[in-house]
Amino acid sequence: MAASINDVAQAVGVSASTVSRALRGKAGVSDDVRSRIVEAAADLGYVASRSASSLAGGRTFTVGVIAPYVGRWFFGTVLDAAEDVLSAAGYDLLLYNLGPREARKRFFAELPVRKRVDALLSLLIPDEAEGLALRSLGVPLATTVGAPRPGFTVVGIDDRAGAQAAVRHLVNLGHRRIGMIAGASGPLHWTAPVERRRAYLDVLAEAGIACDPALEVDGDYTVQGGQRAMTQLLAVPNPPTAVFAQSDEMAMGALRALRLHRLKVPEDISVVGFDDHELSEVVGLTTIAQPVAEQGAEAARLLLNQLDEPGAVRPGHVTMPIRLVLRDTTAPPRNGR
Amino acid sequence: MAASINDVAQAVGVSASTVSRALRGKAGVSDDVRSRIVEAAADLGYVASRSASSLAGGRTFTVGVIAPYVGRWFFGTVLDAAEDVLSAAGYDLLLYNLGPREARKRFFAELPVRKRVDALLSLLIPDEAEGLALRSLGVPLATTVGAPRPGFTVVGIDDRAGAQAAVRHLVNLGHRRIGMIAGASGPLHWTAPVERRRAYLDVLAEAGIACDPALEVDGDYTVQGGQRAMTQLLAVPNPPTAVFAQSDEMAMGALRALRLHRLKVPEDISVVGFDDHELSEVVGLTTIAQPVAEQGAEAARLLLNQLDEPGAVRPGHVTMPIRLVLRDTTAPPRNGR
DNA sequence: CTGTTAGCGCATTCAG
DNA sequence: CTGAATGCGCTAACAG
Repeated sequence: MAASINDVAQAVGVSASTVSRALRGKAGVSDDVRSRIVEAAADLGYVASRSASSLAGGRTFTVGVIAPYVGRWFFGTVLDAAEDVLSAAGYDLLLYNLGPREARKRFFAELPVRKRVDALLSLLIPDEAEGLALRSLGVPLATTVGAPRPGFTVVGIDDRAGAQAAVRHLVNLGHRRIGMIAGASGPLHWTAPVERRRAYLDVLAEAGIACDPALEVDGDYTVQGGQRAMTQLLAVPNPPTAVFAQSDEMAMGALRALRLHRLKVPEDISVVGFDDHELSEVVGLTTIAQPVAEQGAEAARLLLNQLDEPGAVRPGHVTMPIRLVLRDTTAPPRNGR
Repeated sequence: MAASINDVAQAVGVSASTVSRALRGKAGVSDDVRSRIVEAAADLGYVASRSASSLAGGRTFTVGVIAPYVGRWFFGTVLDAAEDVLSAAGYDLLLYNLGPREARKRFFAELPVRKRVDALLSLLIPDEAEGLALRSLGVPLATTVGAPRPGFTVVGIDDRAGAQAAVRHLVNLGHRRIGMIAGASGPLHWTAPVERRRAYLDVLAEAGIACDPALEVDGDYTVQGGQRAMTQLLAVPNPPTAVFAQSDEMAMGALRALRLHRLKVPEDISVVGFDDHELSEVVGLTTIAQPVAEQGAEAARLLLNQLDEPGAVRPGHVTMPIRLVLRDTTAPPRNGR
């Protein structure tokens, strides 16, 4: 059997409470006794049982993270960074993968994190009801995809500004016929697709370009979806000379579709993405870069702050910088059309 | 305060043990009482505290997963699939990100999972000492990257066969000068780099091609590393006409390097990768496909089996199928040389 | 079928 | 500075 606190106490000849205090660095233990305890604990390979200390102390030292599709670069990277911060602070990370519709429903129906976490980081935007459910947990809440929900600390970017930069870049190159591959705006209650679309429309308007609903196609935030969307755009009577994809993954799908159609990028058509996916450099994709790992790390840090000073820290909102990264997929339209 | 088991018991007018039995689906509770308990629990929003039940029951209902770099597609995808299986079975997933060297050291030094998990899934290969440390936990162990360590259930692929297929493909196309971008074999104690290298050498030998150490370059399993490696290969006096990259990420880096050097793929040089990364199709990369998500799911399932029938199930070894996927990055050498 | 009795292993009072 | 007592919320025998 694994050693318990009493084994250590017995070995050193002190009481369990003293061992508890000593090992947690609490004041009120003489240096001599403390060091003997630390040594004995190491000898016996003792670690406090999380279950027992949680039960007794009322804290789980665990942070829950709910994310859709960890396999996607964006979420995986955020998760990765958050884990580093949390584990360095002695917190465990409990992962809930809420990609499949059904998993998500089950999660909010049963709320398995109840009594299991001290704080929660959501990498997806809860809708009203879900946000309410999470708030009922009574723990600090944060999210990294930028929906300003009450009670949540949010770490995000200015989606509107990013999308504006992307579309303006195309306009400045001389494009007048600009398509958009959008992210599904329905199920995830995400603000990004909405904001990015609005930016697209704003920039077109400000450039005096009439928008054409046929040039807006949904790409579902996936490579496959992007490819389908691009194919659809090419079938439009008067196809676009440039396309703004709301994510790099969709942009890559678009590039694939263009290759299959034997169209050259950027000569025949320009493409700009969003995210600066790790592989975007490889394919030379012009895109809007956002600090992905930093968002995860920062969200985790803010959560830890709230844990340290309960009540003192108000849920805040931090906006991370973005920037246009020029690479090889954008150029002026063929004949200045 | 959140409702406790006694609140439910009191509400229904039964004892706490009956509530416990009823809610966990144990036999020995009348249908009538059970349904009243279920209803009351729902009313009160009661969920059992994990800490308390773990402490009392001796099981944590949690599986630990240790992984390097969750942000990488391969690991993220495995993790994703494993989580689905585990959460469907009522288990939580505790994630430990052991990418940074220092995090890894700390993990094995302190072994924070002690008393915290019922089983452990390792997405990295522990070396001897680490394997021993993990075995000392006394819980079912599994790994998905194929190192046959004693005490571990391993789910993997036949790396040798996969690499052989890749290199043979190049040989069959007529290439005689074949380079390899290898994965770092040092720190991670991975068998994949070793096996894949061996396959490379075997196939060259069987084709009567003398191997040239200058054609073996390390790519560190990253895009950047692959790019550097390719650049290095191009600087060799008599550069290769084809390259086998031990991962798709490195292959993509190689493609980038080739593009920068204005070399055409596959006309000037052929490239074959390994993994079938989600974006390989986008860049048209010829590669060896392996079922990534399935490996995570299967490993999780095997762990659950061992949890269900303690002792009965021996750690096993399952090998998943691989296949060569022909796309656009391989062709015969320019002048049949 | 149900209630009673004991802990699970620790953190936290309160004394000393 | 240290020890003894108490309880965190639940599960697992054991009775009945």
